[in-house]
Amino acid sequence: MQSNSSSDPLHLLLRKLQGRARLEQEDLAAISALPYTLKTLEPQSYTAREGEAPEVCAVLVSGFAYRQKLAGDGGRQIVAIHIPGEALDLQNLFLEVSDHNVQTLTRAELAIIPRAAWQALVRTRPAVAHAVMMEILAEASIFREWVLNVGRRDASTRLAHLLCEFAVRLEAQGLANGDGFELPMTQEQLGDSLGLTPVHVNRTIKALEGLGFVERDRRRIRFPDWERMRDFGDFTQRYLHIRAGA
Amino acid sequence: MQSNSSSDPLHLLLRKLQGRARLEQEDLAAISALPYTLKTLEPQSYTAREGEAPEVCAVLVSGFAYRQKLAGDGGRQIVAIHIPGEALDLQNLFLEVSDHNVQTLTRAELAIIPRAAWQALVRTRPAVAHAVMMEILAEASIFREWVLNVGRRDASTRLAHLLCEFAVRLEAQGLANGDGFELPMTQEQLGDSLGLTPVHVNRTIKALEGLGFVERDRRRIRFPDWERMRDFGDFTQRYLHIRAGA
DNA sequence: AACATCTCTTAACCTAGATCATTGTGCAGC
DNA sequence: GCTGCACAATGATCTAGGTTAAGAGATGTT
Repeated sequence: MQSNSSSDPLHLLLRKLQGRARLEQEDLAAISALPYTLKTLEPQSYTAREGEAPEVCAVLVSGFAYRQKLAGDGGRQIVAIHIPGEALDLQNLFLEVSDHNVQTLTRAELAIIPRAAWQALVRTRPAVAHAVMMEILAEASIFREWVLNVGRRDASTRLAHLLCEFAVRLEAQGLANGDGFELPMTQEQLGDSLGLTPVHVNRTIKALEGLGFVERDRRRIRFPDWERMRDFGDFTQRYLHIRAGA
Repeated sequence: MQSNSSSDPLHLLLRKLQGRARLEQEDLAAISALPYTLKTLEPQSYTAREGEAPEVCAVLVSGFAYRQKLAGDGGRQIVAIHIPGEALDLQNLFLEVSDHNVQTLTRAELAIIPRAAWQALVRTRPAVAHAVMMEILAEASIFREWVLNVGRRDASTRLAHLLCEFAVRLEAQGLANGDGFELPMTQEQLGDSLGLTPVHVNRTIKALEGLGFVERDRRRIRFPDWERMRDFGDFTQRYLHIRAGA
């Protein structure tokens, strides 16, 4: 149906799931054969809304997205950030009503896959089901780390940790070359991810710069010394459950 | 193998999974037939440790437990609290290395079930697999809400929210009668769940009392007016994904 | 080129919650 | 009926981060 080359929109999804479980040729072919329609969305477009029944299951082909919940007083908390190759609605694949909102962070291309196709796939290919399960569990692990990050780390450690996580995930997906990356978020969005005000995010990121942990050019981020940065950010990648081989 | 009466240690697990998916007689029988050994643990016993490979999958028969992660500076964050009938290691059923610690909160009885038995069960009974998947996704949803709670709500709302969640979950499991419940945590543990100091938990809970949202007797908690409490705590139970019928 | 709109930056000030220290209280063990 | 100990309660003080406000760059638009 679609080619399996790296220009295949589902290429990054394949890569990601291969990192989660050993998949046979047939498994890979079955994933590649998922029917989809490509769609380009502007920044801040919603792909799922709290309270609504999720209808589709989208995979992020390019661009970035995030999950978000609102508090009663209007406060917004970003609970996850997604990079290309990640499925945006595994959480919603089985649940009947969405408990949070999903929005694009940048302009983004989505491969829209019918829920039924996903469900049939995991029913017929146990190895794919296993990989999907692993992916869901790894996401849950990231949520736990975020609870810790927001609950128990001070602002600068917290921000450093987030930057480390983002860098490592990008690199695991082959989207960063080790020499910095583009951070696709405003300082306000960073604040909403960290439980901080945009003002304090600004102060904090400048402090990280001042200490030499981070170099910035516009939204491009570089870590002059990864080891020091990682230690400062209290970051260990175990919770990402990225397989050594991947 | 074991009886299916309410004295069956797995009774509450059955109840929980039935709330997650429609299960046939055979499914229920297969769950009841899971081989297990009962074990009683003292408070603060570990059932899983970060960095170790989870070997068993335990179900909480009686008593309470929690999941916990440590920050580099020694800070502890409780990321989940478990009540009887909940499986403690679904998160670890497939992942190879645990990313957090699981400890009993009170003296607790566990049904220790071999991982292999669980895995065989979900492989052979799709409806059970579905229920387990729902349970995992519902837990992930609770993690997201906790990120919001810790990141964006002030101390009193945050504590009120936690108390509401606990009350609703107990009631859904048939463990509270609507007239209060025993909170099995010290104020220090509450603080570790909320990202607060024990001192401030004390002040905050007294404030909730003063405002008439909460009545306390030792560790017993009662809400004189549930609707007001719920509103004050910015609590909506959607994220718990408890089925209306259950 | 001028304008509008987002972001980012910075400064002054304030408050929620942390920290530190002490006292009170229930309960288990002897 | 003491003694010890974990937990709870409070007061005094401090600080990380919030709030408010105002300018400075960017970037895009007509």
